[in-house]
Amino acid sequence: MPDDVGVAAWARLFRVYKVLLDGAEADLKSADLPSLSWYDVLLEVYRAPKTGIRQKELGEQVLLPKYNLSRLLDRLEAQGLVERYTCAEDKRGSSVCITPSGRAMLKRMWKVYGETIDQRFAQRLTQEEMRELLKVLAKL
Amino acid sequence: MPDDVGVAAWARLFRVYKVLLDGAEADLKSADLPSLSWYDVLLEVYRAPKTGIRQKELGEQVLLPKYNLSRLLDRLEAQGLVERYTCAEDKRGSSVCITPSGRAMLKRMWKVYGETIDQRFAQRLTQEEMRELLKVLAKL
DNA sequence: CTTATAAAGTTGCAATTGCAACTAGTTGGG
DNA sequence: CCCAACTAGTTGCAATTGCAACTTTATAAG
Repeated sequence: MPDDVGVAAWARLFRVYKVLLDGAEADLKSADLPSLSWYDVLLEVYRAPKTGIRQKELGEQVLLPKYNLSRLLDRLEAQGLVERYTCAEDKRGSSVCITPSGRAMLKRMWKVYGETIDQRFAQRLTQEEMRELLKVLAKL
Repeated sequence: MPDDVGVAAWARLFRVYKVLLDGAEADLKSADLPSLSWYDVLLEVYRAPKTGIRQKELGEQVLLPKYNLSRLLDRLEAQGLVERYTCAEDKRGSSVCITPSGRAMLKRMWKVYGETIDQRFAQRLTQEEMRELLKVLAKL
């Protein structure tokens, strides 16, 4: 069983995360933009080669269960932000590509999201602290 | 706009959180126990004075919006884990108290949840690192 | 080659979340 | 005292999530 420091650190991690997430979602919403999960997926698809990225891999990157990702992609596709192609090598699966308006959306969201990260997070820590945080979190 | 270290630290925080949360939820589920939000609420109600805690305050503690908490309490109450009393001083609101089976549930959940925290988190960090984490997160 | 098993995605349905509107009770001026 | 503005909590409805079952294709064993 964890000691008090362990529990406190765990609890604070969860609490800080929630506050930051809620803040980020609120910032996006008040700019009439979609939620963070859209951003995560779009970013990962954007980073993929032009030939696209398999849903499987995408799901692992963004830590979404497949059924969840499947429907999120339905919504993204319905908005014309991504496209799905049936995969040539494996006809079971599909490759996802970002569209020009997907890229545009990513950019618009970053304007707000980047600002959020800066204000609510980066500005409050020193370089030293951020490095420390990175290092500690890397062990988990 | 945040620099690369800032973005990396933010991203890692989010990723680590997700992994830990998914792990904790999975551990609870595989022990046939309810989810973490139940635990959070039960714990907060448990800590309250015997006269109970107002929903308003409870919602602030656990960072849940009121409509969400309202229904979560419906479920907890339906399972007999908490009770709601209409508040004497303010007839609009209610005071929430934990029941004996609520306490029992809390205990059963802690057996699993504490183990999760220990294994997935505390064991992987030194005391020094946990203190460092606490300190850095405190600034956010 | 043929069949059994596993993998990639999708989908129906139930549970949970989010939003907005609502009820009921409180509070602060006039 | 009385009314407008506010607060606590609930609820209807839409969107999202989770689970389990299903379809289609790939892979491996015989």
